[in-house]
Amino acid sequence: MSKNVEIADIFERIADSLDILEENPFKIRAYRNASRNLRELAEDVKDITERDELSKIPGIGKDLAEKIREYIANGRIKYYEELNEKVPRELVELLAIQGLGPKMLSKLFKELKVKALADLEREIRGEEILKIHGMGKKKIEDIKRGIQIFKESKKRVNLGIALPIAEEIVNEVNKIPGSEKTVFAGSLRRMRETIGDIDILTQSDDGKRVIESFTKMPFVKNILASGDTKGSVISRNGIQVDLRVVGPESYGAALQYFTGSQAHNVKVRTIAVKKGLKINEYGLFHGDKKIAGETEADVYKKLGLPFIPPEMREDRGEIEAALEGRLPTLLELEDIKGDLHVHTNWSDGYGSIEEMALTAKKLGYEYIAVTDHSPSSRIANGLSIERLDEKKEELESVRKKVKGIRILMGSEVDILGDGSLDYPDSVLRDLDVVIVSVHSGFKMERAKMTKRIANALKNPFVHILAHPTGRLIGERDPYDVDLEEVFKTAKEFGKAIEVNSHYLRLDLKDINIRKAIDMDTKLVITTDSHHPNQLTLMRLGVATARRGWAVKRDIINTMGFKELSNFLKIQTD
DNA sequence: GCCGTTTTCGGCCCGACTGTTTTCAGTCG
Repeated sequence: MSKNVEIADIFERIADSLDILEENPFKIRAYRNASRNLRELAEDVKDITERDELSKIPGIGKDLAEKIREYIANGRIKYYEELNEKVPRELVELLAIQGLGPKMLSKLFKELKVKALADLEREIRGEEILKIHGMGKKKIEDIKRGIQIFKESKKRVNLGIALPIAEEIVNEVNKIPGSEKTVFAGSLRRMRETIGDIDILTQSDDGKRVIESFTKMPFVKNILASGDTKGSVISRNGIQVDLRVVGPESYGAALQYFTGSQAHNVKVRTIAVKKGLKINEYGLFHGDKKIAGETEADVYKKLGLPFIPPEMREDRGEIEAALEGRLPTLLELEDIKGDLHVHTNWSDGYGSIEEMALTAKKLGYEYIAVTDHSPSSRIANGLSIERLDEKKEELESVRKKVKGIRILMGSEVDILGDGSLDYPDSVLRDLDVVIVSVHSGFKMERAKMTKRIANALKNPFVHILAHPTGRLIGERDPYDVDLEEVFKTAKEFGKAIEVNSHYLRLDLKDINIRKAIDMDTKLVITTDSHHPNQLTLMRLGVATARRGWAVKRDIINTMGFKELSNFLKIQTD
């Protein structure tokens, strides 16, 4: 785990402890804010410390910079350890229980000596707990249910899992009579790589009825709340789904508000306040007079801002860019002209070359590259040189049969431990597309891994580095590699870095995409499909690239075939 | 604890829902 994440976690836990101690809320926010900014930093905080530039990180001032230096130097923060003496760590972790907040936890701690989950479970079965001010029978039931969900460890869900589920629910909600313009908002609309819950917004004049119908839908397991404008349920697959209903006059303001992020909205509201305006989910107001609310674009416009794409709304400088008129025109899914990383049944894929090509053609692509594994990937049925030749023959015959799309012969070639490649140059030179990637030796130390990858990128026949960090979201950490060095090498040798669209990978991720773009390194968005159905995962990669502020010219597979063949150095007829 | 073409001190976003209240606090997003 990187130092950035370690320190971000500590700051988050300090904020939680201070919350229970009922400290100054703005101090608490300062810690949370600093935590978020550290977590989103593409650069290693250790390097920033060494350059003595910590206060350049937003939200890091004199005090927090000192705490970061302390952690880098000693591996510990004294202030944090002192807090842990005052508030037990295990108690703070109970904040994750839904319905149980800092105030109640503080009372449970002070009055009933609750220090951990076991204490809490004992107390909610007893009578003493009812003596606590604000505690009643229903509240206890609430906490019991919260503990249940807590124990099932409600994990964040991968974007690619949540998206189709949300789309289906949106569809169903839109069928409720009187309900229209149903969409999802929240982190899903911002296309974060994982989402905590599904936020849905719909337009109706009869909120109560819509919410009622919503809570009775077949996918609902538990109802958490049900009011006139807001309903909240747990779905059968364990995901929390929130529905909000507003009238047409507020639809845009509500969509803006519920899309977030929270940090983005705080900044938007601060702009409103400075202009003597007030903004909430019902509209933008000047005194009592509503001056915007029907559309999101209008809300931004009346604040003196252009429309900011949802994927950018993370308070990562987009508001400042918008104010200064330098908001980039982001890449669109329609800009993508082809897929350069797909597998077929020649290695570990489930579709034939022909099936993959036909599906790509249906998507309107100009080209597709079939890039099966090299021999070292034995589990993935990697191709020997002989089988590679046989595949080439099949590909030639498919080319004759399937017209209207260019089918490129490629391979995803293993980068071996020493940085050499799994096929000799004599084989690589005949391939249209050569992708290289790491599939073994993940534990290698940073300098060695960096050299290993950089070495592969220097090979003249290589075009693309695939899934550059090897992470699997929620399953495997990225290997340790100096991405800046990798980007530098890629730029110098004219290679493209992959944005892998599979929802388990999304590798590069948003902040690293932005770093690569800042360094003027070319990117390619691919699906790494192992089945024809997976070719549509491209939208996840594009969304992730948009979160990294990518524009069309940053991405090589937005090029038409002619231009692309120059990049790949393919001889065309 | 951070931050600053309205401030180096005094600000720091806003509302719904619920349960326990007797006019509101706590939690959530």
